[in-house]
Amino acid sequence: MKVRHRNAMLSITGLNFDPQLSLIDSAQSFLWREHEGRYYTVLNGSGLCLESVQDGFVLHPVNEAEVEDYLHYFDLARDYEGLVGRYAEFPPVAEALAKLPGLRVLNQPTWEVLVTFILSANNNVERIRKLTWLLCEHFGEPVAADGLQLRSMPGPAALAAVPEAALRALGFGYRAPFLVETAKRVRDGFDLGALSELPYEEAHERLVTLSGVGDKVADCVLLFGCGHASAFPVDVWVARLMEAWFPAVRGLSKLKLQRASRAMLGDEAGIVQQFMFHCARCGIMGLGM
DNA sequence: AGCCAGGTTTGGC
DNA sequence: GCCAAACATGGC
Repeated sequence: MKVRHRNAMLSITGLNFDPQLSLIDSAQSFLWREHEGRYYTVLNGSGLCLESVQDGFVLHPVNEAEVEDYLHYFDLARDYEGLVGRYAEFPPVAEALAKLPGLRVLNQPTWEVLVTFILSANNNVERIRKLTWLLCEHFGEPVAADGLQLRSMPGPAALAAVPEAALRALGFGYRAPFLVETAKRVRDGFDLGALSELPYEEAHERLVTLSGVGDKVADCVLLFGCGHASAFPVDVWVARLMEAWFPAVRGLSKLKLQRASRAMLGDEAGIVQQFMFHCARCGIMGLGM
């Protein structure tokens, strides 16, 4: 892999990266959008454009000082090529890994993952994306990116100030009070930054004290927003798939299925979970019924 | 019309 | 600790 930075452009080559899959279709982030073949988002308050090139991608505008942050965001320190080999003892896992060679698990800002996955509860991907967009459109700050007008995700203080009724009127349903209450907790000092430093178990315990955050959403926040690669979110798709492929976990409750899977798949359980999730949801692999 | 979607909360054993 | 029901919304 090769990393070069010049003229506010960060180019990363020598890796397999599928932006449509990683940024949009895999439903780990709901904050990127595609426009005429390029991908746009707001990250840390500034607009960002991503463009695919031959064997990698180019980001702009990027300051020299931000380069390390982006390397982390795209999880570039992890050996994705070697995943298939490391999970060879679990053939269904290795198969899912082999089918999606351009997928990477992003390290997103904790707050953004927390908000979007509170919205994910008992919801579908397209509507999560729509509600996320509404949140930015109505309560975020305008940001220019490569000539496009985008809007940032509102921060904790801004979201805490939104009346629950305003969210209800926009179609957020019963998630409206969860969002506002959690925003107040964060605004008033709940330490999101500590979650990345704490051991998995303790970080998980803290997260589920937030309104609208249960075991599954907590695992999504830990995996996508806190660098806890062992967190193993169990949604309906992953539950079906694990039960189909691993007889040992059949009939377990969601929480026990999560614990058993995490114990079985180890310190990169969450990384491979993302490959399995996308395979199951898009019917790429049969569920072995 | 009824079921489903990257579930959580609440209340009852 | 485990279980059922309620919860908003929109697509099929």
